[in-house]
Amino acid sequence: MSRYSAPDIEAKWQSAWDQAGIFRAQRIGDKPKYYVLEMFPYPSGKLHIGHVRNYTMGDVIARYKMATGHNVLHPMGWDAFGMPAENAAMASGGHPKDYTYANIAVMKKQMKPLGWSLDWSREIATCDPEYYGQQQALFLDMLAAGLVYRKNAVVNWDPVDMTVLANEQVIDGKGWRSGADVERRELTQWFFKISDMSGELLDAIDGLDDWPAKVKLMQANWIGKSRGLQFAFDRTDGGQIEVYTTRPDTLMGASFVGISPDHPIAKELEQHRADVAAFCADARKGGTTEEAIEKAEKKGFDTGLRVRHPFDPAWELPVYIANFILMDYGTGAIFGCPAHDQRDFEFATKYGLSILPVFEPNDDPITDLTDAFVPAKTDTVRYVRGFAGADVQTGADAVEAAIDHCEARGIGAGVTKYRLRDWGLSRQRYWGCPIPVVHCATCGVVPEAKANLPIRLPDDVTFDIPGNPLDRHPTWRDCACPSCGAPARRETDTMDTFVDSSWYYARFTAPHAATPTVTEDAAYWMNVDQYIGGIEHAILHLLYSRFFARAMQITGHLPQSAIEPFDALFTQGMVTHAIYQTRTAEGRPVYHYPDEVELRDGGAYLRADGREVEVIPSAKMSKSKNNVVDPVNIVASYGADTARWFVLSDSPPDRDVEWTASGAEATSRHLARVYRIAVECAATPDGTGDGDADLLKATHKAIDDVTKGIESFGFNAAIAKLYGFTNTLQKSTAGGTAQKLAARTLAQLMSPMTPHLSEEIWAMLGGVGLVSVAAWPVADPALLVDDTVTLPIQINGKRKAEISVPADMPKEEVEKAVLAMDAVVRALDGAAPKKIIVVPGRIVNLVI
RNA sequence: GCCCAGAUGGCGGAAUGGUAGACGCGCUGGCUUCAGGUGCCAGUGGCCGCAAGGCCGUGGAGGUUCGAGUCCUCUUCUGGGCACCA
Repeated sequence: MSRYSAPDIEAKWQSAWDQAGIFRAQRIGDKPKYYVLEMFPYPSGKLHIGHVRNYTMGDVIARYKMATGHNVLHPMGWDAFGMPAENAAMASGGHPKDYTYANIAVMKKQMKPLGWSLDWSREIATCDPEYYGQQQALFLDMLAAGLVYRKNAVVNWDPVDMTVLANEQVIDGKGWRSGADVERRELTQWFFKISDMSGELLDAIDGLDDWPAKVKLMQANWIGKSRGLQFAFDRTDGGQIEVYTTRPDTLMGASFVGISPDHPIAKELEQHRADVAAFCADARKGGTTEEAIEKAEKKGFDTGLRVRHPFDPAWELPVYIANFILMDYGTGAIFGCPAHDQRDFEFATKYGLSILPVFEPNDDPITDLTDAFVPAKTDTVRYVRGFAGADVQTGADAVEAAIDHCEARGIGAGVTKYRLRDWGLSRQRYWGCPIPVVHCATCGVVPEAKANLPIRLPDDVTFDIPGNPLDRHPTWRDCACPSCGAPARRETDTMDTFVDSSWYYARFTAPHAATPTVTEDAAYWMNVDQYIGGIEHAILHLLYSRFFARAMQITGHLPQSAIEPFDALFTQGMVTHAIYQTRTAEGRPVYHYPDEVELRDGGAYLRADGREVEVIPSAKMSKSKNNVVDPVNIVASYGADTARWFVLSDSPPDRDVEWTASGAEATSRHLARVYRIAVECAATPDGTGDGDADLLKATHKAIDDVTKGIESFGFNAAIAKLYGFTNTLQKSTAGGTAQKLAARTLAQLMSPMTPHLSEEIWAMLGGVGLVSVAAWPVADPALLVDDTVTLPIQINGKRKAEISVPADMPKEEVEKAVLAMDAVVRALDGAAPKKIIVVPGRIVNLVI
């Protein structure tokens, strides 16, 4: 074969790999193990270019590790439960199960031609009873270990459709289908006690040396450790209001107490006061997201209740119900210090509350807090001298001093709190893992017996009306109480799909076992050595997985050593694309795939009927917005190696990229050129040419550059070096022996990115066996150093000339040589330089 | 609103505090070709200049340094996350 033909080459080598079974991971041999995992996909039914980017990156690592002598585990599966399948069922009348498995089949068919080194024998789908049954077993063990409990929590409630909405289904505070104003409503739900591990999850971040700093920072902020004072205000009508504050040093500036609309006091008032009930109902409008709550207009309601300031019983503060106070954080009640908090300031201004400065700027610092907390003489300014601008007590010191002071006076206690809330896992939906518990009239909530697992989802369900089909199924709920045997009812809530993805990495080590994990397999393969996925998972998925690894260790499903499941993490950037939108007659948005849209005359139009579409700026490729680009066209037109090389070559892996396919053809031409060069090298007679010293050096430089590039996830930079090496090889006249060696090395260095082409070239040039398993080349350090270096010469920091000198020339001689240069003599104009800076091998700078 | 990132030619981007724009795309010119494509060669940040060369230049404003795309402060815009999208 004399021309590059991707389809022939790729099919041939894929079947060669299959026959050799080189991607089948087995727990044998004495090679060090290496577990590389990319975040598994939701089976949307359409492989998109973001998937290709993600899995190709992982494949480069997996193949590189295989070549460097590791026993590699590189599995693939499906995060297969979730809302889209139910939405599809509601829209088109099919069944979520059929929809999901059909999508899996399609995507798998799209994935196979890309030549990823996946061990398909370990394929799992979270919607398979074989998987979710084991998840139910895990849940029961966690329940027994006290890691799961029930409590009330708020959900988005659509009062028209009478159903719970996901945050995604709340658009501008309204239900996506009904358009009704969404309300926050409480339901009894199941929770994982992740907050019990707040401190540990925070502290252990320090040990995650191979995680991106930004992810660790985001997680730390999310867990949100704070130090503050918890104390009670006495109500003038008896009783107390418990408050937590991180700013006890501003206590003297308090002008009101605020409580959440969900606070027990608010709820009690609501029972018999119509005005309170009306305010609380209004405050509960809108979605449950923190963003919606924080951005909502700040509203308060004076309950008429009054509390006494802890330092001065005569000083009374009003109690407001405020819509921005979260019941989930602290005690659900705060004191407001408008002089030192922006939100409190706005609130106080709106409701005409006093603003009392606590700090007197530019005053002498004082350290005696007993004095400091004595109210000042005037009624209008009760300040504490000295905190602001003080050298001795600022920030955390001031807070700690204030806590000490309050404790000494018997007012509350210093406490450490975390922002992290327990993880609510209940979902009022069908297409998820059933929560394996039973509600019995006599025994209460009873765990299902393990022998009855898996609790399977029923197939005979309908989606013609909103709500959870499990709730209205005629018989599925009916069961016998595992404890007393009496008729009982199943829990109809299913689990959050985050549960499914919180332990799949462990399941991959023994994907078809009759227990969640197998000790020997987990001990051998865990931890994941390299985890790769989108930055959008920086907080939730990764934190939940860290929690689950701990929970699985507590329940005996993972070894102690796997307490942190992911040794190294790489967060790839997202592939973004413009969103094309039209609207229905009712005004609901309809999203169109980019390939349905034609761009012309500065506008965008539907190919089908020519209607103009609205172009919404780029966002991450997402099934729900249809702004996904299908890579199969590139694979079909140019082959897998082109697609792989193309997605890796143009942008740094951790950066977001706006997708464009322009350049794919040029990539294909480059690969054809590499092939042609290899053919020419194969045909070049041995022993001709000008010798091989330069080519050999270039070869070893390429080995060094590409190796470093792969190890540091600098795939685009590694590819740039490969272009350079290819150009060098193409121009080389070193002779057949040297050129063949260089071309074979080029094939090897390219093999993690373009494995099919590399195999072909490797075989053509007499490589032994498969290049995929050939030992990775090692650069000879002696060939990496240059004898002479070119130093730029700056005058006052501006480059004026350059000089070529031996690499080991002493500083003084470099100086002498530089000062003798015409350009330097001219610039100095007879004067002596004030300073000469010589950085060996780098630069010379003259200050004149 | 809060937390985290990012911003460099026409485009994607490169650059341990040390020659900004490697490498690629695109474009321009040339050779090859009946022609198109392919292939090969050369050029390609802006401004001034015949040239040699000079000046400017990494979102914006300051600062540290012999030297800043890189470090610090402030700021603008874009992207991600905000606990029921996955």
